[in-house]
Amino acid sequence: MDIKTVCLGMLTDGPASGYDMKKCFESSFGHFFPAGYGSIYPALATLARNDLVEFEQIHQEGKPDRKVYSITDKGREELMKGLSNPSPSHKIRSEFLAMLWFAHLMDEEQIDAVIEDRLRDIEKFLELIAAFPDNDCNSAPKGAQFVAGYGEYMATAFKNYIEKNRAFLVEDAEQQQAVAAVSR
Amino acid sequence: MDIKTVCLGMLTDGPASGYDMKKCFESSFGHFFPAGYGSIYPALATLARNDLVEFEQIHQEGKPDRKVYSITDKGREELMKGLSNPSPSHKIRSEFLAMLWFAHLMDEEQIDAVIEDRLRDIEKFLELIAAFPDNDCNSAPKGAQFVAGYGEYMATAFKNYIEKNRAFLVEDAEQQQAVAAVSR
DNA sequence: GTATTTATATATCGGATTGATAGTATGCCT
DNA sequence: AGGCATACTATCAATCCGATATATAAATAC
Repeated sequence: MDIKTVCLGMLTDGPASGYDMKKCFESSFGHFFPAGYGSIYPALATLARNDLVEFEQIHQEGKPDRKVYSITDKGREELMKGLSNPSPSHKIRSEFLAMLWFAHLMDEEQIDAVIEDRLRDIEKFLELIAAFPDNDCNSAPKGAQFVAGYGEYMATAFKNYIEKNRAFLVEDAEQQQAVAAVSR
Repeated sequence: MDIKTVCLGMLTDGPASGYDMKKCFESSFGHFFPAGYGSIYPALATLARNDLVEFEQIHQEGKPDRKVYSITDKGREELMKGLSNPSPSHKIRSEFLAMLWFAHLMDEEQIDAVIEDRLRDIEKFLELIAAFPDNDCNSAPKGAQFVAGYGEYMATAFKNYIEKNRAFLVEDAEQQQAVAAVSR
C-alpha cells in the first residue's frame, strides 16, 4: 500500500490527471495519506512504464496538455494484491508532540503559540471534512464515509484532549498532578 | 524539528548511545515520531560533525564499543532554535485508512482481518503506554506526561470508533446509513 | 491600469527517511 | 549443535518529500 497503489485505487473511480489526483489528496485523502507532486508524478510514470495504467494526452488551447490516466486490467490485479495485505500500517509523525515532549525546555508563550496553531489547524480540518462528500474527489462509498467519519471523530477527540489538558502543561510545578481523566 | 533536533532533545536528559536512543524510540517516542537506525546514526554523525554533540568511545570486553553522545552548548542553542517553531507539523500516514477507503473493492473477510489486526495493535499500544513512565527512557516531566496521555486518549478513541462503526463497513447496501453519531 | 494572486498543468532535484541487512561477540534455551 | 535474543555498531538502495521551475490565462487587488 504505497502511493502507487493509492493512485491505482483512485483511478478505479474514473480516469484522472496527476493534477486531478493532487486535488483529491488535498481535499480528503491527504489527511491520512499525504502526497505532493514529487510523489504523484513519479508514481504515475512508474505505473505507466509497467502497463498498470495508460494515458491519453489531451491538447488544450492556452493551457498545458493534460495526461489523463486510466487503470488497466493488469493495474486492477496489482491493486487487488495491494489490498490483500492483512497488516497495513498506521503511523503518526508529529513535530507537535515531539516538541511538547520537551515542554519543560520551552517558555509558556511558546507552548501557547504552538497549541493555538494546532487548534486552528484542527478547526480548519473539521470545516473541510464537514463539506465532505460534496467534494469533487469521490462520491462516498462506505469505506470513504468510514474514513471521513474517523477523521471527524479523531479530530474532535484531539481538540477535546488539548482543551482539557493544556493547562496542565503550563501549571506551576507545585500544582502538578497526573493528566486528567484521559480516555474515560 | 527533524530527527536531529529530537536527538538533541533526548540528550538533554543525559548522555546516551545510538542504541539507547533507538530503545527510547521503540518504547515511547516512536509512536508519534518513528525512527530506526538508518535515521539515528546518520543524524548523530551529522550532529557530531557540526559540534552540536560530542562523544566518548567506551571499550567493553566481549561487546562492541559504545559511543556515548552528550549535547554541547552549541547543541543546546540549536535545540532551542528547533523548539521555537510556532507551527510544528502533525501528520498521519495510514495504509490502514487508505485501504479501507477502498473497502468496496475488498471482500468481508479481508476487511475483518485488517480491522482485527488494527485492534490488536491498539491493544498492544495501550499496554505499552500503561507501563509508562516506568520506562527507562524518561522520568516523565510534564510534556512527556501530556504526550503519553494523548497516546492513551487517542488510542482509546480509535478503538471506540472502530467498534462502533465496523459493522457499517460490511453492511448490505440496502441497510446503509450515515456513519453513526461520530464525535458526540 | 498595472500588479499580484489564483488556477490549470506539467515535471524535476536534492535531501531526508525507511526498511532491510550486515558484522561481531556473548549467552541462553532446547 | 543450532537457533534465537541481547548488545552495539553501521550502511545502502529505494522511496518519499518539499520546494522550485515553467508557462499561460483569468480574476482580483491596489
